[in-house]
Amino acid sequence: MVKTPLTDTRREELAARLKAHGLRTTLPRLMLADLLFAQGNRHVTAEKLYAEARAAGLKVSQATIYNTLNQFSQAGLLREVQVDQARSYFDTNLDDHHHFYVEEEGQLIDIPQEAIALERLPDSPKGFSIAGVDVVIRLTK
Amino acid sequence: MVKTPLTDTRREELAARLKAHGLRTTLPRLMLADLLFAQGNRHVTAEKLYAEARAAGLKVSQATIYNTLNQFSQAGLLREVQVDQARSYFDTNLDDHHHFYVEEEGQLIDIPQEAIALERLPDSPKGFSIAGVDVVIRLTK
DNA sequence: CATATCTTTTGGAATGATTATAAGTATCAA
DNA sequence: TTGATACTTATAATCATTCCAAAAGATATG
Repeated sequence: MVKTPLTDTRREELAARLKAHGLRTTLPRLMLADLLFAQGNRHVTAEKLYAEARAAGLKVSQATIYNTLNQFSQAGLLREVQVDQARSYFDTNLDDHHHFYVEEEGQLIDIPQEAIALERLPDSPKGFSIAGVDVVIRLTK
Repeated sequence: MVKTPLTDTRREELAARLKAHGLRTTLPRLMLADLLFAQGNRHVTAEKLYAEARAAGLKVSQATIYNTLNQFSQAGLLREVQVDQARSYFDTNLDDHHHFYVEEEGQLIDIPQEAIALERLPDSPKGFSIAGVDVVIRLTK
């Protein structure tokens, strides 16, 4: 797969998006944002993104991959999904939604929120408020 | 907290339980089973169980803690819960149920299955079947 | 536009949970 | 009791991730 270079418009779109989220525009961030957000919703691990970046000819260190994923996550450009204690997954889909997870293949599949009836929730213990509700449906063959 | 020594009856109960799940009766397993199953439903990490075991005067290695937790888990005496990619949690409650998770404190709290209305589930992708449904409600103060 | 200041990036070392290894020890079935 | 097998253990190894200190880059100010 050949990587198309960033057009000026795309570059500006991405730069604006970074800025809007309080992040400086740097080349690594632009390129990684492009990889992440160019192709619709995606799920990536640090390892996968690193491989993609290098395949695309971008010379970034692993540390930058980790930093960027965490920064994007904190900034609200990505959402971290906890399905596997061995590795972290990041989701570009920021809508409220759930996941199928195929452990054998490390594959994550979105489930739209409406597809699951999750109406009645228990009261949280006193003093605590709900930070998020994660539903993961684990699949096997 | 002083650890009460195992009575003969308790020892035999636990031994029978291990045997019923295809596990040999060994001293470390008996003691760890006692710690795990003596006090109703619990959630433990390897680290916590190790600390408890040593506090109780049991001289086990960390490797044995990890082995035992994994073996118990495979044998169906424990259920592994994935809420934190940094550490593994094991739950002695084998019923179908869900969890509150307080990340700041690493605390897990059971939610009975009936407390959540989870009726409508999406069809799994062709060729896959559902291995489990995990609902984690993340809490903050 | 030049410079000072604050952010990022980077390679490499460090961390921390977990697993692998290999040798010794205990369990169990016969 | 014995032999085959399973367990335990200390230690080393692994692997994802974070930390670090230095160099490079971005932004603000004069």
